[in-house]
Amino acid sequence: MTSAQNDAFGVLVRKLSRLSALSEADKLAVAELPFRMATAPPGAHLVREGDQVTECCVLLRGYAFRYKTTADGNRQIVSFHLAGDILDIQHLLLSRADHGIETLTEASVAWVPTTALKTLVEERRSVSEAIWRDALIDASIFREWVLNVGQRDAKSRIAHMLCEFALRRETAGLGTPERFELPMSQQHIADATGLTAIHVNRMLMALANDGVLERDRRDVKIADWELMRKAGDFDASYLHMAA
Amino acid sequence: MTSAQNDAFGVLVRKLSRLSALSEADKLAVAELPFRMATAPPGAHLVREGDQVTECCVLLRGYAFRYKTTADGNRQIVSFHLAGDILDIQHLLLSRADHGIETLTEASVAWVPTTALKTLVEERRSVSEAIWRDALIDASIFREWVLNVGQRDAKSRIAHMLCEFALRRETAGLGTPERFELPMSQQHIADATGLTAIHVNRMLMALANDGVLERDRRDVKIADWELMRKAGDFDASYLHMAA
DNA sequence: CGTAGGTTTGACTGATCTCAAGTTTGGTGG
DNA sequence: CCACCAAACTTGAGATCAGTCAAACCTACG
Repeated sequence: MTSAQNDAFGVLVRKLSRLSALSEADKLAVAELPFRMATAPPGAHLVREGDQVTECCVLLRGYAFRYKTTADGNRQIVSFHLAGDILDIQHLLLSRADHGIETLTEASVAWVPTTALKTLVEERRSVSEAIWRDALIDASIFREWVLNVGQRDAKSRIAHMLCEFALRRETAGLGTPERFELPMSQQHIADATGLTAIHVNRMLMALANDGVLERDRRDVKIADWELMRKAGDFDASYLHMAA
Repeated sequence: MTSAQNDAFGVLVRKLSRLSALSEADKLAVAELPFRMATAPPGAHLVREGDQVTECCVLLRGYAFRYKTTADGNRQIVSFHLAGDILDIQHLLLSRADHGIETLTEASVAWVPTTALKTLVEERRSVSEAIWRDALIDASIFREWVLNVGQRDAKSRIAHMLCEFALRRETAGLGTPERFELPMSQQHIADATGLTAIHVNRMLMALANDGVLERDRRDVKIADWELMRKAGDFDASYLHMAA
C-alpha cells in the first residue's frame, strides 16, 4: 500500500467519520481498500441501467448524478452527488444496476471491488455502521424527493432542490451555503424536479424576483436563507445530519 | 421462548428467506427476537414524523403505508406495505422518524427493540444480508417512485402503481396478480401518485375503458397483463426479485 | 469568428386541479 | 329489518399551472 492510496480515500474517510466514530484502524482499513482510479469528463456514463456490477464507485472529486428513464425516453434525475459520496452502495448486495450514473462535471472516481467492500463491512463494525447509515440517509432523501415532485409546485421544488444542494455541499466542506456555483444546467434541474427546462428558467427568475436569491448564470447567492427555506418548504431533518 | 413466538414471525422468516439463504439457526434467531404484539384498526398511526424510535415495526398481517407531508398539509404516500415487511428498518441506525407510518387495513404488528435487531444483524451474516438487501430494494422502489411521479402522466402513474402492488402481493404469496382487492381508497392512490382523488377516479375509468382492467369498486381484474404493463411503463427489474 | 450548448422570451395549448353537487355503499342503531 | 349516516365514489364545468413550439440571444471554446 502506498501513501497515495491513503490520500485518495481521504474525502471518503472524512465522510464516513461524520456518520460513525471510526478508530484509526478503521480509517486505515478504508484507506487500504483496493481500487482502480479513473477520471471522467462532464457527461460521462459511469454506470448504465442494466449493467452487471462488480465494483462500487466512489466519487473523489467533482459532481455526479443518478437517473432513471421511462420507455419513451424521459429522464428523471433521482439524486445529485458530491466528493466523498459512494455512488452505488446498492451494488454491494444487488448486482444489477436499476439506474444510471453520470458525471455532471469533470470527476475523479475510485472503483472498488464489491467483494473487498463486503469484507470490510463484515469485519469492521463502525465502518459497516457508517456505510449502512449512509445508505439509509440516501433512501430518506429519495423519500423527500418523492414528496418534492409529488406535492410541491414548481417554484418550491426548485427552491427545495437548491436548499438541499447548498446544505449538503456545506456539510461536505465544499463551501458556504450562502453563495455557490451550480454544477448543473437548468435542464438537469428540470430533470431532477420533473419540470421542463423552460419552466425552470421562469421559476428561477421568479425566485430572483421574489428576492429569494440572486443569480448570474450558474452563480447563486441566497440572499435570505429563511426566505429560501420557506420558498422550498425545506426542513433539513430528512438529511439526518445529526444521526 | 414459546412456539407462539415462532409462529408470529413466520411471515417475516419467509420474506427474509427469499432475500438470502438462511440456515435453520438463522431462522431460529429471527423467531427468537423479543417483540411486543399489537393490533391496529384501519388508519391507525404506527409512527409519526419526528418520533424518537427505539423499536422497529414488522407488519405481520394487513396493509400499511408510509407518508410524508408538506408544511401546508399535503400528504405524499411514499410506499405501500404488506405482511412480512419491516416497515422502518431505517430506525436501526436513524433514531428520528423522518416520515409517518399508518395502517391501511386492520393489521397486526410486532414491535422489536432496535437493540435486539442490531445484535441479530451483527451476529448473523445471512440475516444481515437479507435485511440490508431488503433496505436497498426499498430504496430502489423509492427511486422508481420518483421517476413515476416526476415523469409519467396520470394514467401511467396509476397503472404503474397497480402493477407494483399486484406483483409484490404475488411475491409475498398473497394471491394472483390477475385479480385482487385493493386495500386502499382512491384518495390513497391519489396521495401515492401526486394526483387528486377526482383525477384518479377518471383515470381508473379510462383504464377500464381502454380494456386494461376491469373494476368493481375495489376489486380489480387485470384482463390483459401485457396491456397493463405497457400502460404503466412497468418493468419489474427495480424490484430486484431475482437479486 | 463560428459554432454548439445553454439560457431567455413570447404565444398558445392542454393535462390536471378546483369547486360544487350528486350517487352509491357499508355500517350502525332503532 | 329498515332508516340513517358518513365515507367513498362519480360527474360536470371552469380555472390554472406547467408544457409545447418557435425563435432569439448569449458566451465559452475550438
